[in-house]
Amino acid sequence: MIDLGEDPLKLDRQVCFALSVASRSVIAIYRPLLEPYGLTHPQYLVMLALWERSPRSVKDLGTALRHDPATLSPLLKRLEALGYVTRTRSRSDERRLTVELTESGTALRAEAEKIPYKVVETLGMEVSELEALHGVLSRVIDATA
Amino acid sequence: MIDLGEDPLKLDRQVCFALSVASRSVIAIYRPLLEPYGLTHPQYLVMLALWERSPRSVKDLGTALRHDPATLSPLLKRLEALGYVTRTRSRSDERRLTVELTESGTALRAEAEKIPYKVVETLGMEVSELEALHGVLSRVIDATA
DNA sequence: CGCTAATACTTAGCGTGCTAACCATTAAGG
DNA sequence: CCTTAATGGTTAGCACGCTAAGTATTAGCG
Repeated sequence: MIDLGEDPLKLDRQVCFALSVASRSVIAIYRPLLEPYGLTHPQYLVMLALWERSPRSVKDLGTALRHDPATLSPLLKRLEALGYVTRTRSRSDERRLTVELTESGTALRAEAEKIPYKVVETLGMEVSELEALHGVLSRVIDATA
Repeated sequence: MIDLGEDPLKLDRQVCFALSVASRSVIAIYRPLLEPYGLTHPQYLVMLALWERSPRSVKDLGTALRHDPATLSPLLKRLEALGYVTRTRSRSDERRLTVELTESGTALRAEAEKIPYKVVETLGMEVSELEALHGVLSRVIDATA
């Protein structure tokens, strides 16, 4: 049987608590870096996905980002309002929405290149340790998939 | 200078992305376990804090949980509506709000004892690996404090 | 004392993130 | 074909989580 030691409800031992605090804290590092472009962190992640491939459908983005279409739908409208993205129905299948980078959205990539370096610098942790963290997180994600 | 290898904007390499996905995924494990008690995961974390010490002020809870009072204020009202907590102004300092477990809130602890075991079991990861994860997350949290 | 600053909490507004219900379009089976 | 099921998005409703602004109480200082 699993042994969690004594007081398994102690707040400071909860991985779920550490996960949510760490997630919020790291996103907070991005906030001032993204603010000049009018982007939130979830929107930034969508841009990362689109910089890898554009156009993409909502469903495809949802799979890549692990999000419901219900979360992405309004978010994509905001990206469209910002001028980074266009939303058009696919000709071949009218159910599909084609999300495509605009010129402005494509150009933003050059600016964004600096962001990861600034984040790692602000964090002040070794890249090797962050890679190890990424590895364990991937195992958690796989375990919950 | 920091070296992040080629394509530092690749989605699958982003620690921030892995963090938010892992955080959401783990919280999703708690959802069905907390649903019988009407609790959300953030509310559960508040209960953990109160099971360690009750009564506590909003500020004190905010420090422990790394939350603004603005986030806790409505959340505590919902815990009060659920009958797990009372909210009363402190006699000695009328600005302070005294948050205290009710009988029902105290009793809930016995039920909650099972939750961590169920979560670890569902995750299917070694406790040692989760402890390692907790360690790295704590370093991230310290780095952003 | 009396005025100002600090403190503790509340409220409003916005953007997620989730569930559930819904709509339009396409695919599939009889 | 033509009905029915599946698919891809959208909308509504709720609970965070954050910023900014507001209120009430207490502390501090001349």
